[in-house]
Amino acid sequence: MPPSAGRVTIRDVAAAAGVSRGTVSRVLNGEGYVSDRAREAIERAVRTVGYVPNTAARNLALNRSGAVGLVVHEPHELFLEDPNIGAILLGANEVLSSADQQLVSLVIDSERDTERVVRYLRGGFVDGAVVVSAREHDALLEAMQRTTLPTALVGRPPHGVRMPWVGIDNAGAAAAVTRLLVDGGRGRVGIIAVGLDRDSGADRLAGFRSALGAAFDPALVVERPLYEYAAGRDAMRELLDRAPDVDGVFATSDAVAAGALEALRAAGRRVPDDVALVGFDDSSWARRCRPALTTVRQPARDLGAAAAQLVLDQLAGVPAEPDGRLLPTEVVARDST
Amino acid sequence: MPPSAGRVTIRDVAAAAGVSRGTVSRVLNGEGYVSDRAREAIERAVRTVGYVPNTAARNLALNRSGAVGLVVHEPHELFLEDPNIGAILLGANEVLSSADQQLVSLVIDSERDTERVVRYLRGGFVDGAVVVSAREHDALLEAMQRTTLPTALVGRPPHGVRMPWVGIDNAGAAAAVTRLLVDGGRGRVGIIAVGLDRDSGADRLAGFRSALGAAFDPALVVERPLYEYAAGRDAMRELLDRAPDVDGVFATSDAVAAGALEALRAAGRRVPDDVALVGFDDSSWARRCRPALTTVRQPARDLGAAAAQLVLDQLAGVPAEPDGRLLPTEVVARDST
DNA sequence: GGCAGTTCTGTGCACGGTCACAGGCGACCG
DNA sequence: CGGTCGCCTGTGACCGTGCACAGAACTGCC
Repeated sequence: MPPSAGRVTIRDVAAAAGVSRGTVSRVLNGEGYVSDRAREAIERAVRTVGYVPNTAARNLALNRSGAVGLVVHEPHELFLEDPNIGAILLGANEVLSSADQQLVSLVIDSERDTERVVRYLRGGFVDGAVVVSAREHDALLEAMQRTTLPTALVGRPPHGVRMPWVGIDNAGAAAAVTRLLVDGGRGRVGIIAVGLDRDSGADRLAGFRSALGAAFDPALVVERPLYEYAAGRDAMRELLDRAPDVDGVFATSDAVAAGALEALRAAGRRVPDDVALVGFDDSSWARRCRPALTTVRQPARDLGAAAAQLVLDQLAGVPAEPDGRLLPTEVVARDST
Repeated sequence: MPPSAGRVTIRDVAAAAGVSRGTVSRVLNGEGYVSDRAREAIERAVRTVGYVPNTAARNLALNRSGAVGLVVHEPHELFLEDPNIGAILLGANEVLSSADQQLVSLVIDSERDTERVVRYLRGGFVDGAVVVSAREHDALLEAMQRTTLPTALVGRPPHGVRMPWVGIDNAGAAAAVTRLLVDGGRGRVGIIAVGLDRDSGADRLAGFRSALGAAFDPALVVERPLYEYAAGRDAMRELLDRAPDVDGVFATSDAVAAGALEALRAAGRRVPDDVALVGFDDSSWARRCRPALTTVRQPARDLGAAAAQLVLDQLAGVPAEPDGRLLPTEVVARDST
């Protein structure tokens, strides 16, 4: 009865049901050619003896590891702060655990980490991988391409890399919020463009640019490497310096927008009266800022779930469609515009 | 060479080194009685053939699962929002992965989840468990006590439960910040007391109360169930309603304090001029609020690491000390007091 | 009743490690 | 020089499951 003393195995079930191990195995795996009588006896026996399959033994026999890696290429602090990453993780975990797979998260914080993670992924410790926020010329992806490990990306892959992926239409969403600013009567619209080495950053800038058309002014673009509060604050200061007449700002994440809000307040600009501000993500930041942020809702949890499903499909033998899938986003209008 | 075709096993290493499997196993596990010559040959062979141990096989032979559960008894949203939980997770993961154990996170969101998690923990899927934020009369803990699964708690266990744990001196820290308010000349000090069914909530209230002594006024205590921004905002409104003369507030987490700040601002109270405010956690909230929050720094990552270590110790056969260990906290004075 | 075909079941082996045991080998000692 | 002892090594059994194969049981048909 206590789980420590002599584990209940498939043999015990077989004995209790009066059949052989093979038949029990067939029932447990739902394979054909089992008589109803045997099936019922086995199902009853499973309950009475309290059988729980041994994952390690099953994995060994099936020559798999039973785990899927979730690679996050961001510093540890961002891993904690960014609600998108957490939501992607939860979504992926949900899908994977229902397929009897563990999720193991691998955080790449430095170059040394890349090497460690590649070693881990190629070492047979995982059956597949979900890669979040890959960069252009990512050493990780280059290594992954030379491997047969089933992989899926969250976000559009860098140029030249072909992998199954799921993402959002960053350019379209960025264009939509930019038009919102323009249609609201803002004539000097700037952008705090973050993470340009990633699909999200590059595409959001591209969408912004295309929505403005001829009105686009490179002087109103401030770039920063990471989606951080502090980056938003400092970038906004720089933008105010360079263009004091700015009257609309697209901050490419909510955390960045919150930082920008702080800088605007410090500079005595009223939002949205003097400057209209939009964010991206619809994270808790957006709801909590005062004024609450106009932003873009991004289905992060679904992205994680869909990417995990892409990996599971490949494991099941379904050929991976090389093209990506886009999940819908939604502009959420609040008080900052 | 490709990892898919015919995995490299301990036998290949043995053949390459000209020894037997047993000797290779001894070298890999660092056991005694191996000649230097054999050891060197094996280490060289490991590198040349590119050997990577198979976790499933090892776990099967050792009759273990190779995983430790991290049980978080909070809603999913809080799991994403609360940086403490993320930090505990990172700390635990760090320690566990260096001991070759996976971390699998189990979120309890509803009563149904409790049952599922208990089944999982007792089913032999994990070798141990770390339980975060256990409640009084927690069905999970009651089930865990009837099991021999090595377990450690983050936070003091509820009354009547004896388990290894690591936590912080919530009462002492709460008393310290309360005294900070009193010493700053605040005479009407209130508290937004959250999570009273947990050690953190109950002890922080107790510390607050003892620090105030005779000045303690039950009318200045507002209770809420969860450590949420919205709870802080609403509770602060209620407190202002009940006691308009309040001039100091201890919000028992930074997120709650941020919500309180919002309510104070909406009510036209200046912080810290009219009302002094302190939080708890020293999360990013504290640094980002305006004014930046005075708060208590809590070593969340270390708590996770220490709890994981307690589980590993038990797995290694070290008897668990029944008393808990307290990690130090630190009052961080900023602009809100 | 014999036979072919289908449905169902049992058995042995494989997965890749760990561990206990038996025994070889050299050194040391009486 | 033979026996003992400590160091080192190889072998076989085992962990719990899946799978392939062989064969048993049943069915239907001539």
